[in-house]
Amino acid sequence: MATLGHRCPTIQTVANSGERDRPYHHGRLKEAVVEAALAEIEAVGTSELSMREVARRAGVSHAAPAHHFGDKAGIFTEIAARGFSLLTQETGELVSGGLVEAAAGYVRFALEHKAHFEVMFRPELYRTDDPELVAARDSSFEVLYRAVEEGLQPGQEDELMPTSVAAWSALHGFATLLLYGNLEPKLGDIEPLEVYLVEVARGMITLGEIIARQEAGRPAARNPQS
Amino acid sequence: MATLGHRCPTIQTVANSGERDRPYHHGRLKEAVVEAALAEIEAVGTSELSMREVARRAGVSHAAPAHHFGDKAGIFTEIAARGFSLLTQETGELVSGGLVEAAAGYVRFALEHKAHFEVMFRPELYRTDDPELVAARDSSFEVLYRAVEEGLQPGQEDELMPTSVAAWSALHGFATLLLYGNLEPKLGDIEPLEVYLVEVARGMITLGEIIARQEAGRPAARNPQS
DNA sequence: TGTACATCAGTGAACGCGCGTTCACTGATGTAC
DNA sequence: TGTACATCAGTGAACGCGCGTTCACTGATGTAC
Repeated sequence: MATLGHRCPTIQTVANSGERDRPYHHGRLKEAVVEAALAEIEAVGTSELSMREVARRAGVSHAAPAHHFGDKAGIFTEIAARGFSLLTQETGELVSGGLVEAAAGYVRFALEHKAHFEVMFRPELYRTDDPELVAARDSSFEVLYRAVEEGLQPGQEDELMPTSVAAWSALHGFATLLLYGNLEPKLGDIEPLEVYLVEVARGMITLGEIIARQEAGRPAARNPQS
Repeated sequence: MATLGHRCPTIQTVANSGERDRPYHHGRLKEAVVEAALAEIEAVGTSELSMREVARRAGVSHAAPAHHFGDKAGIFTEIAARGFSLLTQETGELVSGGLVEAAAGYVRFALEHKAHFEVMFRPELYRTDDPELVAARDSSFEVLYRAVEEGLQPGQEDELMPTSVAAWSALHGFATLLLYGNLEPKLGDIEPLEVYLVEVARGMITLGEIIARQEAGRPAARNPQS
C-alpha cells in the first residue's frame, strides 16, 4: 500500500450530484461572505475567525471565499472599509446637532456594529494601503473635523487639530471601554446610553476646567504663551 | 503494521540524558513563562499567542507551563494582574503633580508595557473573578479617582464619577489610538510624547468649552438643572 | 546520619483536531462567429 | 438561431502544520523516622 499518492481525483463521487439543494453558482457570495464574517466576529472575536468557519456559515465550500478575497486580510479590509463608510454616513448627518449629538452617534455605531468597529481600529488585521479603505477612513475624519470646527470660535483655528484629537480620544476611549465591558462595573445600574452620555459630557466640561486651572499654575516653560 | 497503539513509553530514549545542558528543575519557571509570554505578545499579539511557543521561548518542554498556570487564560490572568499593579505603582506617585502629569504616566505605561496593557483591557482573555486581579484593578481605579478628586472644587463632589469616566475615556482612547497606530498619520511629524500630550490637554480644555457652550443652548429637557 | 517514601516539577511521545493552501476538476455563464 | 470555446465561480479531496491535551514516566527535592 505505502503512502497513497495525494493527488488522485480519478474516483469522483458523481453520486447525488443531481439532487443539489442549492445552485452551483451562489450569485452573491461576496456579500454572503462578508455577512458571515461579521456574524462570526461578533460570536467569537477577530482572533478566532477562520476562513473555513466563514465558508461554513455562508453555506459554501471552504475554498470558495478565496476566489473573492484571497485571504483573511482581504475580508478584514473589506469590512474595515465598509465600516468607515457606514460611520461617515451615520455620524455625518448628526454634526449639525453639535458635538455631543455626533458623539452619541459614534458610540451608537460602535455598539450597533461591534464587529465593524473592532476590525476598523486594528490596522494590523487589514491592508492599510487599500485605496477604497483609505478614502473611506479619510472621510470619517472629515466628519470629526467638521464637528469640531463648527464648535470653535473665530480665531481658534489653531486649536482644530489638538481639539479633534482630544475629542476623538474621549469618544473612542468611551466607546471601547463600554464595548469591552470595562465600564459597567463602575456604572452601577447601566442607564440608557443617551442619559449616561450626557452625564459624561458634563464630566468632560468639568475635566476641561480642572486641566485649565491646574495648567495655569504651571511654570512658564510648559506654557510659553502665558 | 496497522496503527501503532498510541501509548508506548516502553522505549525511552535514555541517550544523552547525562549531558543535559540545563538542570531538570528550572527554579523560576513561573517568572520565565510570564516573561516569555510578554515577549511573545509584543512580537505577535494576543491572538497568536500559543502555549507551545511560550514554552519554547522559556526553553522548557511544552507541557511544563501548564504545571503553573493550567491554561492560556491562567497566563493572561497573571499578566493582567501584574499590569494593574504596575500601573497603580507608576501613576500613583504622579497624582500630586496634577491630572495631566498622571495622564502622561498612564500613556507612558501603555507605550512601555504594550503587552500588559493589551491584555488588561481585553477581559475576555482572562478570569475576571480572580481575587488578586480584582484587587489590583480596583487600586488602579483608586488612583484615577484620587487624581480627579484633587482637581475638583468644593461642592463638586457629585461630579466625581462622570468626570472620572470622562478622564479615563480620554486617556484610554488616546493611549489605544496611539498604541495601535491610528494616530500617527494625523500627527505629521511625531513629536515627543510630553509635548504632544500637553497640546492634547489644551485640546481637552477647548473641547470642554465647546460642549459647555453647545449644551447651554439646549432645550431644558436635557438640562433640567438650568 | 542514613534511609524510605511522598510530593513536586519537568519530559517527551502520541493523540485528535481544525486550520490554510493547493489542485484537478465540474457546472454555469458569457461571447464570438 | 446555433455551436464552439473561454472564462468565471464553486467543489471536494488531500496535503502538511501547529496547536492543546493527555499520560506514563523521570529527576530532584523535601520530610519523617
